[in-house]
Amino acid sequence: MTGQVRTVDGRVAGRRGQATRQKLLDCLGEMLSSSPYRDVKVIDVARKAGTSPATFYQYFPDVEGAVLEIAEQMATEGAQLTSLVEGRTWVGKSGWAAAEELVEGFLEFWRRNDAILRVVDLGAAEGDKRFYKIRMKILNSVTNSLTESMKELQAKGKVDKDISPAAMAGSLVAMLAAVASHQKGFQTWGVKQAELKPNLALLVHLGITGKKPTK
Amino acid sequence: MTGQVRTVDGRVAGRRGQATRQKLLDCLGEMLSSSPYRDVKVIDVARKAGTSPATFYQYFPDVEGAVLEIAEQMATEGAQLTSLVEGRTWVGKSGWAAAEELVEGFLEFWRRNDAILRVVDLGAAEGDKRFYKIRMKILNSVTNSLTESMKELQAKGKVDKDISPAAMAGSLVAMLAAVASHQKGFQTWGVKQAELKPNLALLVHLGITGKKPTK
DNA sequence: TCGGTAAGCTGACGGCATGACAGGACAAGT
DNA sequence: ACTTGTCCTGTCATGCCGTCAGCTTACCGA
Repeated sequence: MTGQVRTVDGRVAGRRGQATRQKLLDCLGEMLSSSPYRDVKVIDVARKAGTSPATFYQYFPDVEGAVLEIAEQMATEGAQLTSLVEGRTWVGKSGWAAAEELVEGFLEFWRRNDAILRVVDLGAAEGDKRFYKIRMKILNSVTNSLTESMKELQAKGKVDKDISPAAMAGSLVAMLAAVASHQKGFQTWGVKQAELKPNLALLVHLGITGKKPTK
Repeated sequence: MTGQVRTVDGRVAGRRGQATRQKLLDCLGEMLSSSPYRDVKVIDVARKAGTSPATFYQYFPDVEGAVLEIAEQMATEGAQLTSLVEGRTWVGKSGWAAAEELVEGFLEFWRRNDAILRVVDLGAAEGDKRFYKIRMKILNSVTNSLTESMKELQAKGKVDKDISPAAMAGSLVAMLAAVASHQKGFQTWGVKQAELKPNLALLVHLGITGKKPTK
């Protein structure tokens, strides 16, 4: 799909070039963690990477372009989130376990990539299709799996027919994403991680099966 | 609380001053709706308001400062969201109606203020306490009411004791906020508003009462 | 070993936004 | 008309943006 990495002016990047490019991406990632998105300047990223702004513009059209690149990499990793749902059963004790592990895995992924995910979220909310697509790519891996699980349950008559699996799955995943990006916020407030997770798991279980879990 | 509106250099603003100040805020609000946060420049806001950048800096330290001002105004309005929960009963048919109206009202508020809320969300996620406080101010009005409702239900033995009302209410509100800010996203995808809302209401009802609603 | 060629990097530059200031325009009271 | 305090803007130094020409470095075939 990607074919070859190319510079803005069309040259193909060699070993050294790819290294600098990656270094710029890494530094940008760090900057995003430590300072507000609005204040991240090309010159700072370049300085941090021990190179010049001109070099940055050789590989990326602008900051946004570079962020998209990082996000793309992350989205590829994120596809493995599917494993949190696929092949799971949602009945009995293992159903509760599935919910718990889904919450745990999701929050963990978000925590690890919070800086970039913030920006992706913003871009998507602003209506930028490229960011929206990336967000979808990540969330879809979970949403689709969940939707499938729910359809199966519906087919077996275990879940009301008038529920839209897609809407329900989408809402649940959106909730997980939202709580994840404001984890620190919850802490600063009264709510502790320890009591947050089980409640999320409960909501997930309730949403998918319509029933209280048997713990 | 606010006392008097003051310029950056300490003067008190008179009638005319307050008017230009407000005009700048309005224009900034419009700009935020039409272009990415990162690209909103002081000079554009000033031009749009028919004034000069210097005037802008007389009233606000920077773009962020002005955004905070708008957000503060919005948060004050937003406090009335409490009415969506307070004095509601969560049993029987009126319980379902309460859930539906909460969802409806919340989404509507978010849709009306999406541009600023995006930025507030970003600021909060980046750890800026000022933005976080504003976000709290809005969400708390709903969260606290919900928490109270749940505590009452718990006291009556209608809800499991091992649930943390605060965590549950917080999660539900976070979900509403998240879905609201990606409403367009859901639409672009397959999910329609019409099927989204009932599902959200269902989740809210399930979360608060632990039971399926009687419609 | 030695060019030749393409990749890789940077200094320098015009352009624009930022943020500060001092001074001019304006409204209101005397 | 004159004074006073509010309000706005022209101007300027500073710093980042984004581009280009040109220099250095690595690779490769003869």
